[in-house]
Amino acid sequence: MPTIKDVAKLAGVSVSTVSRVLNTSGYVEKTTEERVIAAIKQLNYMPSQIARGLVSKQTKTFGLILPDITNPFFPELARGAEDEARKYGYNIMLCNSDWDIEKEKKYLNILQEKCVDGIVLVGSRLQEDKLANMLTSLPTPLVLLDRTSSLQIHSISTNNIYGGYLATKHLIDQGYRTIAHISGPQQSPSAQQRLSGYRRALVEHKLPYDLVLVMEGDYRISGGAVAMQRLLRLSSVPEAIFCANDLMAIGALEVLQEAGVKVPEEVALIGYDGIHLSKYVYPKLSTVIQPTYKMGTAAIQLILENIESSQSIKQIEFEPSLEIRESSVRRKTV
Amino acid sequence: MPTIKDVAKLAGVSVSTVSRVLNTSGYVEKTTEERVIAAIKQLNYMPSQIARGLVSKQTKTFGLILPDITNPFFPELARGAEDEARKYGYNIMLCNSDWDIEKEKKYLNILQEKCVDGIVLVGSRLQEDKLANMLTSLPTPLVLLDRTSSLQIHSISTNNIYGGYLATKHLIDQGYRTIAHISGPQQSPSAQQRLSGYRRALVEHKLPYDLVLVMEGDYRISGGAVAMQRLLRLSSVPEAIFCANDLMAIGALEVLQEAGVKVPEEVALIGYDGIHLSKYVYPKLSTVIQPTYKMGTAAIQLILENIESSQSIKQIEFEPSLEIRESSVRRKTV
DNA sequence: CTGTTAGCGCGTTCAG
DNA sequence: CTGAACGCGCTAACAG
Repeated sequence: MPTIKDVAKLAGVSVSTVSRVLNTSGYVEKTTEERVIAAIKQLNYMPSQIARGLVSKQTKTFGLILPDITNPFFPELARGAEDEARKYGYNIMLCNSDWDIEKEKKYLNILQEKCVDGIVLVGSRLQEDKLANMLTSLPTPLVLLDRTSSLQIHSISTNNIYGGYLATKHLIDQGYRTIAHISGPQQSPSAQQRLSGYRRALVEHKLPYDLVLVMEGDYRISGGAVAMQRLLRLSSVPEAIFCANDLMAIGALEVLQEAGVKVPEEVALIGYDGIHLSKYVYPKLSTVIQPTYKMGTAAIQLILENIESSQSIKQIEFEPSLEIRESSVRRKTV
Repeated sequence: MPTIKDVAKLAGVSVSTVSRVLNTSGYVEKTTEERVIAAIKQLNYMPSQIARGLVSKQTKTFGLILPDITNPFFPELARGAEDEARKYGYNIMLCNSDWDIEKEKKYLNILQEKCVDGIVLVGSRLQEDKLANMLTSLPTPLVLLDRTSSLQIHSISTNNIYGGYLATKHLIDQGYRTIAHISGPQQSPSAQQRLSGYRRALVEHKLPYDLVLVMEGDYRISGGAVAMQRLLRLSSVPEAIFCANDLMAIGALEVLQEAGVKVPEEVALIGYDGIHLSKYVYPKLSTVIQPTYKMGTAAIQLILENIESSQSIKQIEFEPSLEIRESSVRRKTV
């Protein structure tokens, strides 16, 4: 790799002159500029961003920590972040934390060592003391994504309580009365919030909130399947089920199909997230859609705002929306 | 952010001593070491990898350029790469190229400027002259992933010809005789290869290779849908269809369902890639599985090998395998 | 065992 | 308009 020195030598000028044409800062005579440019081309020179970073104090890269890019909910988020970052000349370092708080800490450190200009964190259990300390005292701009926090941290999220409410109310409106919930892992704030939305809808409609009908899942297909199996073993199987995410709904759907239970004729189902996948299962899954891509871009925007001037804490919340498809729509039993 | 100087000052030693304890190189007296460590802790100091990189000539990060992380085929690949990279202390810079050759070039340049230690490229049209030149003359270690090339470049791929052959032969074995193919974009080598496998199977079984039955798609759901619509308009609809990837198969499936054509009773379908999604559509999609995760890890291994000693060109090819599920299995018409 | 010096590739004064 | 000199944070000789 040629350096700025090589270019200077070849062009017969000093390094500072090369630097000037590179950054179009200061005056450079046209002819010498051309010589420099020619030299750059000839050597196929590219300025080292890391050397630049050392002096400019910025690496033009952001870190993105998320649980698992393999989970269909996250690529959309990542893509939003990358697209937005690129608009401003930034790149994204991708980190998979596997919902493991230790890995999150590890990555938080690594990213700082790598001097990223900002970190977007889709964290797992934010309330943990040690992590909370790290987060609030981080020298690098940080925004929480798809999470909220009582801590003084920037965040982008959608209203999970309302989303849970929407899903459940839809089921109620369809005429279902015994409505179960397959929840996310209860350490997860989003899981708690969706559950609480579920509860609110029931209470508001004077339906009993029955803990027997609430099964804790893990936000994964397998967890949804297990929860569904337990639900099927209940003395009276619920008429409808609100799953705290689409993946679990898909797991539940599989179990129902294998058990010969027709959806939505015998059991209605609604998911959450609006992952692409949900549109292509059978029957098409009704779901609560989050503006995933937009959340990704918003997170980057927030970081960017914070880089140019340290803003006061912003916690932006988007609204989810109901997408009614087939799995939750009452129709006559075939 | 505190620097090594701050630590040195606080500990009352020189920066080189701090450096020594940081890298456990050279001898340091125990008591001074302890002082240094104490200072590090107190300041919460973390060495700047970018300053280190400037001298060590390595950034401990790899670039990963792929078409679109939002496409379900790629996260698995990315995850494999990240996991493997992390084992050796590397991070991954994620770049989405949207199958756009200009963006690929752009990223190739950016990644070089960022001084990544290696680049994994899931490229689109490798034969293009300008890109070919870049690729072969890249100063940074490069490996092609999920692609092969006649160029002298390292690559990891699976045997697409064989995969296409497997899929088609399976359909033939099931007793189908008019077998259509929804291909990938024909600039893409993998698309060409799968098509050629399709052809080989037909020829080998003395079935006609009929160009009318080959529709070019774009590897996306929408492309599969469009191609399927055209296939349906044919005077005689084919008995079975081999789709060059799962996404297009899903698009085709949708169209068939909307048209009231039963799968597999009236038309059999097989996809390619083995994305998770394919298991959860209805009917479950038969497909040709690629060892996606493994390909991701293998790519990083190849890069790593090349960093420590410039190896001769390796082009590693994995074998695909057939996963027969429901969409392609002959059964009586209901 | 430890401090001093030099230099990685670059941007930025400051003279000239 | 241009070059020399300095420093970013760190590692690597080289003395002591």
